[in-house]
Amino acid sequence: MGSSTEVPPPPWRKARKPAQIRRQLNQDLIVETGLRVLDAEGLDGLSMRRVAQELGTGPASLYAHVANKDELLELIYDQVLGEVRLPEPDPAQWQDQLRAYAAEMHRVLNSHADVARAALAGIPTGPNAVRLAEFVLGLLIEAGMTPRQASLALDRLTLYISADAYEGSLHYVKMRAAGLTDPKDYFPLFVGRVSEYFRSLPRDRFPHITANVDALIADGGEERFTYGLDLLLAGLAAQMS
Amino acid sequence: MGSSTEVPPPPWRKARKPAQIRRQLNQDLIVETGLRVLDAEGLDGLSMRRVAQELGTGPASLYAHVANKDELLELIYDQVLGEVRLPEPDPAQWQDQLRAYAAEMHRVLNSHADVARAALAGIPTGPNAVRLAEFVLGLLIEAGMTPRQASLALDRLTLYISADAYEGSLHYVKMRAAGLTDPKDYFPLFVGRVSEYFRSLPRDRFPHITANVDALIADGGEERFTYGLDLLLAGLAAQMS
DNA sequence: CTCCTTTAGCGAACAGTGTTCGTGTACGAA
DNA sequence: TTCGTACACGAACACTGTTCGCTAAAGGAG
Repeated sequence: MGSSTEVPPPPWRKARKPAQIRRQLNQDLIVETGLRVLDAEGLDGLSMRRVAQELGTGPASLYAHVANKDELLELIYDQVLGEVRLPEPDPAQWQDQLRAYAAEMHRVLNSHADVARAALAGIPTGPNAVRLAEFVLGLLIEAGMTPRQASLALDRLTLYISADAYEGSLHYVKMRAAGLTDPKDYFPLFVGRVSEYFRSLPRDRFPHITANVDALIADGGEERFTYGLDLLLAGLAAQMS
Repeated sequence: MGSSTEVPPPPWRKARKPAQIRRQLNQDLIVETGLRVLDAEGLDGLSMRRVAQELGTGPASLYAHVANKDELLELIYDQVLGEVRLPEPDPAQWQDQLRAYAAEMHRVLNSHADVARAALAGIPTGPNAVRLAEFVLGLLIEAGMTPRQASLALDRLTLYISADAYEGSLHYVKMRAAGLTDPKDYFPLFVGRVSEYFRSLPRDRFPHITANVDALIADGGEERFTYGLDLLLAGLAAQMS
């Protein structure tokens, strides 16, 4: 690529920096860049060095604006939560709104690679996290739940949504590791492996598994998520009556 | 300490190794040692070097018996699942047995530091994992569920138990990071921090959170787990009728 | 306009990590 | 006793998050 040695600058000129592209770093920019790296290369590809490189600097520069990687992850996660759109709360239709909220949050988490891993990695307390908590808590209390019930319901629902998104992100990681980018290519490959393994088990010791392989692999991620969500909602509805 | 320099061995004797403590490594021993390290120092303290050191060797030696760290983690996790005791299945009492199964698995996962993180880190397919799956699947199918329903229920229940144990393990990690070993010391400290944060929020924008701080922090891990489990079971029971 | 204080940026290094390569040694078979 | 081979392992590689000081720029004071 061109000449291999650089011409040294004249010593009387004090080797000015590339340009005035300095004094640019701030926390928002770092978080934004981090989210972009995460979307492009996954959570495993998100390192302080990688983010710094994207900003044309070294990793040490980030620590002036962010305490450590965990804090950066929390900030990125809260930024993602900012994409969750909430309707006007209508306690008369709390079941539908709760279902819609879960679907919306699930959608947002799944739309950002494996950010869901950060969701479970800590107890989120960012501004957007409390915004969502206030919405759910208010909806359920106004619908007639006791504050204690509403708190528990919020806690369990959040755990369920995050956990499911996290589980989905694992497949995302494995798919990426296999060099694929389209879930459509990866899914049958994975299902094939698992069903083959189930079928290879001894029939006498695992009669139910071997006899119901098709049922075990029948449903994909979306159906599984909805099924569990419906279980939780049915349990809540039973408590309300 | 003693003399700081070692007397070199005579060159005509080819420097025999310490003793006949060789040709000892095998997969079971590595898994067993790994589990011991995990229990003693947590999942973050579990490194290939640490396990090798415990066995008096170098990290490279492990790779003859274990493909990589992920495989070692899967093996350790399945070893832990081996501690789960199952009763004779009685489909007439499927609800009680399912609840007892969940409690037992939850207990085992919580009794091994933060092994739950490994539970969610991959789709477990070890011998003990399929043993548990066969039990739950058989119980629910014999109780009258369709194979598809039973598969979905197994999947969601497993996810819920693992996720809750994982969430609990996070507190374990934070407690360890704070230098404490007894949850009794850590819990009020954590609860205090969170409730203080909730109380500091502006009342006009977060009326429900600020008005119900006590309810939000009222229940501990065990109550939360049981509450969510009951929700799932109620949902399943509603489907059966 | 000049000098000085403050502070953000950043190069280099540290102590770790998982994993691989090539060497050599100790065992079981001949 | 000798040989061949499979296993153990020291050393190294390419990473990671994080910290320490030095450099140099920005902003205020005189």
